[in-house]
Amino acid sequence: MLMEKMAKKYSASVEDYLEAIANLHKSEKAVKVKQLSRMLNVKMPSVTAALQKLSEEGLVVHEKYGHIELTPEGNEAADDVIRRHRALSRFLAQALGIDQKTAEEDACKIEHVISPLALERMIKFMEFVEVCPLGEAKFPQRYRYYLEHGELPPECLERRSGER
Amino acid sequence: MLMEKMAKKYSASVEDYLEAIANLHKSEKAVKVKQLSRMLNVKMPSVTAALQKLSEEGLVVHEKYGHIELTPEGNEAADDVIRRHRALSRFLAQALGIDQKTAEEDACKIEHVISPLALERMIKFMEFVEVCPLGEAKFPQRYRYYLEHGELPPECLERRSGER
DNA sequence: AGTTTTTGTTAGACTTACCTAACATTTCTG
DNA sequence: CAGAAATGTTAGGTAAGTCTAACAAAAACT
Repeated sequence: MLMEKMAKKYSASVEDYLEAIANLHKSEKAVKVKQLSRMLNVKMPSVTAALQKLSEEGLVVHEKYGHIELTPEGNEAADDVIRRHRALSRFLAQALGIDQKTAEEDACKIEHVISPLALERMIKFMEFVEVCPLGEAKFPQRYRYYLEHGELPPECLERRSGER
Repeated sequence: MLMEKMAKKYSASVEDYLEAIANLHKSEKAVKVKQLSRMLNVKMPSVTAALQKLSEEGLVVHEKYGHIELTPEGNEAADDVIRRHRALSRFLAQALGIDQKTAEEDACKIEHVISPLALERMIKFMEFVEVCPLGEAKFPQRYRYYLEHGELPPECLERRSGER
């Protein structure tokens, strides 16, 4: 039986550790317990414990006092979390006009629970909005206007009043 | 100092119990442990334990073997969860075109973690789409077309080819 | 190199929220 | 209304994931 490459399900906590390690791995030469501790807002012993569990599960390579790295499997899982995170944060910021900070915070939580379908649709939504001009003004601009002014942009109002 | 009516933060589990009790309260005459157990996919002893905790916290009224009811505070919290749930599920289904079942499932998870701002924006988004006609076809219809056919609806294509 | 500072680990405890097995109460039914 | 069936509770366990305090190793400084 073919094993579909379906992402296994990890706990939110596990996903957070994997994501943080992957992100640190990109920006820093070596990933440290202390960094993870700060990044995830937990104390160092919690990190040590988590790393032990992740090692046992084959997602992380970590010897006592040594470097922290992801296994191929861990890396794959991390990439998947990061992909979800990015898409969500873009959707919240770009499509819904939420400030970057809040969008990030929401993405951090929602990334652990959103279904593949919902995620795919958010991505499709952004694609669509980007490529379809929808008349003179692009959709998101009109939506922004509505958000800022609390009422419809002029062209929508005109159209409505001329509707009867 | 004025106490703003800011919803206190409860755990996902607590919110699930409150939500379930409130929903059952509407459809059934009396809320039973068994029903909650089935609805939340946990065993009955877990429900009993949860009800005890909720009683102590003043969110639920429940005497041994007796009826289960929400206190005013519990009811307020439940309503807030339900409000989030509804908005989310509507947004996912209506705006993103996700099937009802998946939209429900996602809403059940996301309702516990979404920020007030993101929720508000989803609601605003639906309002906007509903009232602003955006040209000949309404926005969601074009989006649906894109979802179904995998390419832009004709009127978008025409406009693009005539753009140069 | 030796000492101090920083970083990392171990040990042990706590919280939340679940479970099973056994017991208790209600409710149904003959 | 008495026994059977269903429902609810108690007792005791388990798993995640966190914490503090104490100890160990590594790094940094002089």
